[in-house]
Parts: sequence; C-alpha cells; structure tokens
Amino acid sequence: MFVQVALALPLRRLFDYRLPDGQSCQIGVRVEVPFGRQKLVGLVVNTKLESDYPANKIKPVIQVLDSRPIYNQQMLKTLAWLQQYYLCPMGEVYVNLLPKKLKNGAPTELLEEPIWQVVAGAKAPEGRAYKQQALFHLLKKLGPTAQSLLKEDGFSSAQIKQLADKQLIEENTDLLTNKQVEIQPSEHGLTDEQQQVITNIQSKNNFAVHLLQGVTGSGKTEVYMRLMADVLAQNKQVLILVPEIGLTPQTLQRFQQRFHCQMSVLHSELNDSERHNAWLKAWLGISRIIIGTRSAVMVPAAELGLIVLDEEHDASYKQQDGLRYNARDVAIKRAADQNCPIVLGSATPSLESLANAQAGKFNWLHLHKRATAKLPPKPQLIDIKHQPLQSGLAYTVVQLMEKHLAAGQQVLVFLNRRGYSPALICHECGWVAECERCDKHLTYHRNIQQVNCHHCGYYAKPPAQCAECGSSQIVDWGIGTEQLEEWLQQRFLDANPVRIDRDSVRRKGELEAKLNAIQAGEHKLLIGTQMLAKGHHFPQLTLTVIVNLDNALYSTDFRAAEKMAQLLVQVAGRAGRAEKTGQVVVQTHFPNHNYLNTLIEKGYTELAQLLLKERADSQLPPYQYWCILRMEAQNQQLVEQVSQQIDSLFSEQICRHYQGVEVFANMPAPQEKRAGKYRQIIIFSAKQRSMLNAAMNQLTASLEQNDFAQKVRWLFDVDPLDLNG
DNA sequence: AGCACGCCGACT
DNA sequence: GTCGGCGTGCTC
Repeated sequence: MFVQVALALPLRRLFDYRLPDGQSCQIGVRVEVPFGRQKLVGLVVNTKLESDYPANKIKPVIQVLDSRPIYNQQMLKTLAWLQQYYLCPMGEVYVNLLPKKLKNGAPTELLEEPIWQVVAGAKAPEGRAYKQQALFHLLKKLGPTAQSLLKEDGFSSAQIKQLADKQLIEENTDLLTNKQVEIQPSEHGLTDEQQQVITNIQSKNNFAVHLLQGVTGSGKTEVYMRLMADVLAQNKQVLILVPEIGLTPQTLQRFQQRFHCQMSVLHSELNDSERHNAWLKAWLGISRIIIGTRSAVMVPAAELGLIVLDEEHDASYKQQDGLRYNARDVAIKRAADQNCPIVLGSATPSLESLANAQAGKFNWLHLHKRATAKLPPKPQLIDIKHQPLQSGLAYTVVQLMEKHLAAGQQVLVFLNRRGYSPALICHECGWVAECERCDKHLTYHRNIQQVNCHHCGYYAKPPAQCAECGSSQIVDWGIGTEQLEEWLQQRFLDANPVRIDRDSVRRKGELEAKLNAIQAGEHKLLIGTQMLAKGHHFPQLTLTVIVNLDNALYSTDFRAAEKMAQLLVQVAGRAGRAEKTGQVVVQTHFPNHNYLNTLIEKGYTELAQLLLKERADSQLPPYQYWCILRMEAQNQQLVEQVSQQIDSLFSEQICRHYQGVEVFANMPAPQEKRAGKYRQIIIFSAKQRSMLNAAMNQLTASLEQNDFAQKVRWLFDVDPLDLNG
C-alpha cells in the first residue's frame, strides 16, 4: 500500500511513500515521513496500490499521526480546487493552512483552557476595579465563557485571575466540549426591508450567493444574526469572515450576548496555542460559530450551514504572499462544495461582485434605510485651486472645523499618508532622498528622527547633506499625518487632537485605548489614515474633512477610482450616526471631476455603473480575467531575459491550444526594484476563466521542466488586485 | 524550503 | 594548509 503525500515544499508535486506492512490509513491524515536526511510532516492526499516511482527509492512512512482525517473528502476536494486554481505548490494548501502546532505534528488534542462562570449569588466587585466590574457583568450576561473569548472581549488574564481569587467567578470544566446553543431573543424589531431580505435569503436553503448591499447603519448585522439563529437552531455551524481590523470587542460581544455557545475567534494576533485551540474547536464541532479574518475561510468546520463575509469589497481578503488567494472567492467555493448559502455584505460592493449580481449569478439584495440613524451626509467639494493651504488645509475648512469644535462636537481629518512628509529634497539641486533597495521616496518621520521606506521597511537617519551637491539645505516636501497633527496641536490645542495611524498605535491594545478615549469625548479632534475609516462608530462626530484624494482620480492603477469611492463612502459614514447631522467636506483640485460628482450626486452604485462601463470598454477585470506570472532575481538582465523566454514559450507552444488566452503585458513590475531584487511581470488575460486556468496549468508544467525558468523565482498571482505586492 | 556537495578567497 | 562564501542539485 502506497500513500501520496503533500509536503511543505515549493513544489507542485506529491511524494510516494510505502505504508509499513499491515498498516493502512485514511486519506486526509497527517504522516511523518523521511525526506532526504530530514523528517517532515505531510498530508496524505491519496492512497494507491502501485507507484510509478522506482520501488527501491520509495521510503516507508515513519508514523501515521492521525486516526481521524484532518480533512474530510469534501474539504479535500475544495483544497484540490484551491491548488489547481491558484497554481500554487502542494504544501501551500495541504500543509501551510494548518495551525503551526499541527504542522509540526502535534496531536489533535485541545490544550487545557478554563471555562469561566459567575459564582451563584456573587455580587459585583466594588471600588475602582472598573475592568473587573465590567468583566463580572459581562460574564453574568453571557453565561459560561471560554477564557480565550473573554480575552477577545478585551480582558486580560490578570483581570480574570483577580476575579477568580476573589471567588466571584469559577471554572466549569464540564462545559469544555459542550455543543449546545442557546439563542437569546433579539432586542430590536426588524424593519420591513430587513424582513424582506431575510425572507428572501431563507427561501433558498441550498447554495446561493447573496450580495447584501446596505448603507452603513442599515442593520446588516441584525440580518446576519437572524440568519445565524435559524442555521444554528438546525444544529449547523456558522462561519463569519471579517476584514483584518473589523472585529472589535463590541461586535464580538453582540454575537456572544445573542448566542450562548462556544465560538472560535481566529485572527493574526493569536499565539500558536490560541490558534491551535480555536482551530480544533471548530474542527471538532465544539464551536458553533467561527469568526475570523481571511485565513479562517479554510477552517474545516464540518457542519457548516452558512457563511457570512462582511465588507466583501475589502482588499484585506486578498492574501499578498504565499498562497495568493482571495477569501471572498474561496468562501464562495466552500459554500458551493458544502451546498450552503453565503451572504456577502457591503455598503460599497466591489465591481466584481456588482458585475456578478447584474449577470444574475448573485442574488442582489438592498438595505436602503438606516435603521438607527440618519442617512450619511452628502459630501461637499471644496475647490482648493489657487487657495493658500496651511498644512494641507484650506482656510475655509479650518474655519469650519473651528465652528464644529466650538459647538463641542468632534471633527475627523482624514489623510491617507502617514509620516511627517512623504519626501525630503535638496533645496539647492532638487535631489530626493530615495530608498537604495527600492528607488522610492523615503518618508520623513520626525518624531523618531528617521527616514522610512514604506515599501520595504528600510530605514535610516535623515540625511544631513545632499548626496548630490553636498548642500545642507534639506527640506521636507508634502504633508503627512504627523505634520498635520503637529500643526493642529498648535491651532486647536483645546480640542486635544489625537492621531491614529499605524505609527501611533503600534502596540497591541493601543488602538483600543485611543478609541475608547475618543468615545469618552477626551479628544475632539481626530487625525487618521485608513485605520479610522473602517467599522468604528463616533456618535459625536459631526464634521469629516478629507484632505486629499486627487491622486486617485488620475492614477495608473485601474482600481484607484473604485477604491477612492469605497473609502469616501466609508469615511463619510463615520459622521452623524447618532441624532446629530453630519457634514463631510472633500478638498480637491478637480471639483468638476465626473467621478466625484457622480458619486456625490447619484451615489456609489451609479458611479460603479460608470466605472464598470469603462472597464468593459478597456477590456479590464471583471470583464477580462487576469493571471500574473511574477519573476524575481538579483540580476536585472537575467529576469528580463527569462521573462522573454517564457513569453516566447507561451506564444509558440501553449497559446494556440487555448482560445482567447493572451499576453496582456510583459513588463517590469511597477516597483521594478524592491528590497534589492529586480522584478518582472507577465499579465495573461482571457475572457473565460476556465480557459485561462487551463493554459496556466499547462504553462506551469512547462516551467517546472525548463531549466531557464529555474534561474529566477517565479509564482502566480491569480485574480490580482494590483500589480504590486 | 532545507541540506548537501563543491569549488574558490582570507585567515589562525 | 583550513574555514566558509553561496551557486547547483536533489529530495518519494
């Protein structure tokens, strides 16, 4: 008996091993095998009675690690599709998607974890221990809850331990494998719109893709929860996917209060043990709800009955290294294989999903009304042509800010550029400080006295002298959040400005703390990047200032306008969510630009129609499928030469067998030189996805045999979001 | 990806 | 004379 094993290697093939006499194993189990002179853990993808490989070279399996398969037949089918579709090495899907401990061969056993509950008759702690009080009250409301979830709720192990020491809460080990779900009634009624959407989705029990387009605050979460209640009551599991920074303790607590059951929360901040347990609880069926970011999409929850993917347009669903998958597309495939419904939610759906909805492939549903708040305000364009700017802000805008702050309200200034200034230049000769590994401008960070490359992580002390002419007249050019903050600190000291970007909230919990301070009204003036745009509610916010999005109007990236529109709608949605009316102003040099005016006057969907028309006319995605072959080497000539050879190989030997598949471009990567390496890309395109995939599989087979291709590192990016990465 | 083998430059 | 640099090649 032989087994075909997938190993964590950059190879697109499987390795045959012999099972020791009398032993057998199921497909989908892990095995430990000898490989060269090392030992590796791999996954059995197939068993067979004969092998093509020379019998004397086949080694025996050292040990079978699982008695129960890690992946069932259905999951293995989905994984096989994933490997084929994304043209990646075997190990990327069969091994690297496992949590680290399992990858290293650890047994599929849960690590010990306490389940906490309030001691019967205990009273809340008194005094200054506010966190402990909050924990006590939450736990009382939730019922028995796993320690890992309490941590996700924003409590530390120390806080939990202190309550336990005071004997106000206790462990309940019996509940560890409890699969019960207790569903609490909703506190909110449903609007007619919500009811219609729910009825519509529930009328289809099997696989269907529902695109739920609802403005911010229209009650999408309540719709999700009603659908979940239904599915959980049928003893099925639910998978909820959120963008990288989408899941706040508040959102999680909403789910916990509604559904008293075990849950797995999966995201990148977990340590190995936490991820191990969360993954296993989903696999064992203990967790009935699995909430996670991108990578949670392939957790093998066997009894899946519903997938919800929130903010479906979000770029963080696309992995940009290793297995370059899009969790949205993989989630749809999983739902299809599992024959369960999937709901894609967004206020601003991606053009891909809108095209699918219009083609009738997705069931397109709408929530137009805000359930709890007023409609988002209509943005106002401020023409800044010929206007003097102070730290990037027009005088009229500063006056407006002053007015809102004087009324005791909050103001958000949005600038998508961190650092003090995006460039340092020589005042004498115009020399610009550049990253020596990427040839890109270095961003000046004044607080830490550094210049940083935002593309590769290179950093250095700011140059004291010009590298060209030796002048010491180095000046900063352009405005970043750091500089904006500095100026606003002076101008609006009383408003206690706070900056939120990746630099100012580097440490874990820092973002949380600042958001809480904003909620509490400690800061009236908020300065932020993308980070502030997503998912956070600021009820006292009445003015949002968007400093600059002009670069998106004339960008080389064909998705720039789409991203700009999604961002603008999202940022605008932050303001006036409570009873107060909000105001949104956008500074621009192009107040007559068609994109901006369509978006503001007619809304996102109208602009999307316009953009889709342009994509169709220019033969761009989603009307043309793309697959990028990326090549990388230390040597520029080599990488160009190899890409030329691959191009010829494709055109001469492969192209004619696959109708409509062509080379759209063969060019240096937009950031040709990055982190000291030279990069070249070939974009392949086709109208038919299956045809493109078949051609690329053929090309892959050729590349693996050709030795010129081995001279560079190459990999595929299927359905790329951009040409970088 | 590891890990070997292998063939050339600076060191105790 | 050896230590070690990373180019090439192989792993069931």
